Amino acid sequence: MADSIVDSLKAGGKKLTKPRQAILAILESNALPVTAAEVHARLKKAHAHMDLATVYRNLTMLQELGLVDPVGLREGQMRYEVRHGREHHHHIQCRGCGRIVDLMLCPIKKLTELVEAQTKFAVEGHSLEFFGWCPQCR
Amino acid sequence: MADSIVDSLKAGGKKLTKPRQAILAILESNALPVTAAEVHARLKKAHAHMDLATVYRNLTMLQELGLVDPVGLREGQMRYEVRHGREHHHHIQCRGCGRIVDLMLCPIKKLTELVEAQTKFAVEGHSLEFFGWCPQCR
DNA sequence: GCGGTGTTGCAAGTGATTTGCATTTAACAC
DNA sequence: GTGTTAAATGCAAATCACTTGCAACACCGC
Repeated sequence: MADSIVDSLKAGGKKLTKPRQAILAILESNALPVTAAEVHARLKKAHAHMDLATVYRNLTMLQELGLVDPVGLREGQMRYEVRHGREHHHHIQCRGCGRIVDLMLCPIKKLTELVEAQTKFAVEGHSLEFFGWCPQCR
Repeated sequence: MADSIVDSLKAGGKKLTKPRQAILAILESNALPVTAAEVHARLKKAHAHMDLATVYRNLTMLQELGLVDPVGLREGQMRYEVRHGREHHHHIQCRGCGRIVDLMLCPIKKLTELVEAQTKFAVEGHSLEFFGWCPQCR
């Protein structure tokens, strides 16, 4: 596991329990954002079964520490992905099969100033997702 | 109610029932995206009480017809707004008070080609939301 | 090894959204 | 108008994602 993650946990007064390590291992092994249920299922497959509530509690906590990013794709459930070692990016999801693909681009940085000028808000984050049809489904 | 809405309903084989008209009236009177529960509450205030399930069924159907757009702000519930007579736009929400403000801008049109080239997907839609702190809360 | 605090498992609880079904109602033809 | 029929509604129950209370447990620093 990445040192930066261990350090952040320690700095946040969090312990490095066995279930937590297993969750982080799953998250780090996944390139794409996963749901709590998916993490839970993959943990079970990896013989690291734990309660679903533990998965949820950890995902929430990791998000608060800024170690994972939430990804909302209007699926009725949240997805999460580790931040460590990954560039800021977005996603596109196929409306046919649900497949998710990373988009290594972000047009937002340039826009923040404009949004702040228009709204007087202090912009702190954004979400951007694309929807469409993948080559197999269209 | 706008003719274009009536026409779309008819074209979709949908009836113009009294509950449905009341829902559309509420939606058209709201500048900002609303939740099903909010629609339900405002209907009650307007002496047009109906079952919450009816509100959900109508919002889903109106979305399928393309008459309303879903807006997901990671609140654990969906919001909806009528499309008729409104320009394509996005939103910013305050992390303090939850206030939502329209953003009459969209950097995505120019990006669609790039996304399609990178992914081979046919892009059909996108969601873009900003989060931050409003003048009162920051 | 001990103590204290953060964690976990389990079971129960929430809150949003959906569904089955019997009853009603708009829409359209006669 | 009246009848016909497909769509829509109300009501109750169900589902699904997620959260919470609490007692037992496991890290971590000393």
